[in-house]
Amino acid sequence: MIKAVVGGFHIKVQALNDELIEKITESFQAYGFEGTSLSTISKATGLIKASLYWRFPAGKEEMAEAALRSVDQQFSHHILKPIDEAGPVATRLAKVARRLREFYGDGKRACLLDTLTLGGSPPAIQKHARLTLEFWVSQFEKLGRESGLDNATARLAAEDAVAALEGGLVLARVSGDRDAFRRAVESLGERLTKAAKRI
Amino acid sequence: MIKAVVGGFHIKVQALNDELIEKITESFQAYGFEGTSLSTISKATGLIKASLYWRFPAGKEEMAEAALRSVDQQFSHHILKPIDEAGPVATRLAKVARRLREFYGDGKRACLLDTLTLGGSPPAIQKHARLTLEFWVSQFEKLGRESGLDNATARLAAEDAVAALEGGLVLARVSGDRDAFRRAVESLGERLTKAAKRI
DNA sequence: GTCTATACGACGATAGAC
DNA sequence: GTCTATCGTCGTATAGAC
Repeated sequence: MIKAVVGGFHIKVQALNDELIEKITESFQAYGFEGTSLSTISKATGLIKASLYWRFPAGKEEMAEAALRSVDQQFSHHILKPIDEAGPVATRLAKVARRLREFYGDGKRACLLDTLTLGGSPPAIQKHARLTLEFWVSQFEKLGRESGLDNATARLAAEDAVAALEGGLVLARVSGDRDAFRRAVESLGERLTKAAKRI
Repeated sequence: MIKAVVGGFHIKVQALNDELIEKITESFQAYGFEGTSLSTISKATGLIKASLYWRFPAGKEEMAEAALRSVDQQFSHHILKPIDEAGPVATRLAKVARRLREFYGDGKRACLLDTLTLGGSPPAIQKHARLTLEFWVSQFEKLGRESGLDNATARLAAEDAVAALEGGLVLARVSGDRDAFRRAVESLGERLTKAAKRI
């Protein structure tokens, strides 16, 4: 817990930092980089613009970076974590699928990789998104190889699986019907495991 | 060709209207609705803002509508047209695939359904995008049924195919590697025809 | 750390000359 | 139909009180 002394008072800060970044992430997921204004974030977080600049001196770009970093953390330490754990492939895959569904609010929330990579986003953000995508694909790839796919096939299967999820999210957003995303999640095993390729 | 008489001069107009709308479409594909400013369009078209307002009195929203209408036309009268023509399913499917690849610049260009449906786009635009998507899916669905899929399966296959394309475009944009989109195009037949489902 | 207040450029949009 | 010029609003960003 970080504190600051101002006019003789100790003001508690931080602590709710995770909530703050969660709200910022939601804003960028919904509106993209250009579509998210500081007043958007201000309303979402309850902090006035000047307060946001105190926490993120570099402004909006730093806030978007923070959102991406936060998502990176969630993917590596929670959502995709089961891939690096012990147990049957099918079990771990089911865990990952469930967590992906939760993270994307069952298809209600968009993916930052999509919304933060339109033209107009700072190059550094686009580069970060590219690395995040690469990590995601490589983790799926690992799962594919474990289930018996050869290296090349595992890579293609992993990209296909991520594309299915991204496409499912786009369809869910455009059509308002989240089933497209749900099916993409349910098809994960089919796309990533050798069993499916043999049918 | 529409003309206007101004100060004794006849000024040629229109004629290049298609080019104008093409430039506007490219802007919205690249930057989305909020990310596309009138100066963006001004630079892309060579027309000053006031001139754009003469052609689109309702402003940016009307320009986005025009872009969507233009894409609707291209899809129904060209890209997806082979679906309603005569000949073997495989032949028509190959034509559609080729035209999709061309339209999306081999994966370099994003889809308006994606870029125009982020939060911040006017509700009318989002509604239009939804109808455009529905038309696209229903045409793919028709092809699926023709190749022997039952109604329910054809619908799911059609949504899966469109999702694969949208996801492929997202991956291509984020990673900079257009192969993800190319594979989505090449997998169209596999996703839409009964033959593939039997393997 | 959060606030009020403000600078200043970019934005969408109009009026009016030619 | 296209231009110059301009309006009011909203954008990002800072300064400084508490």
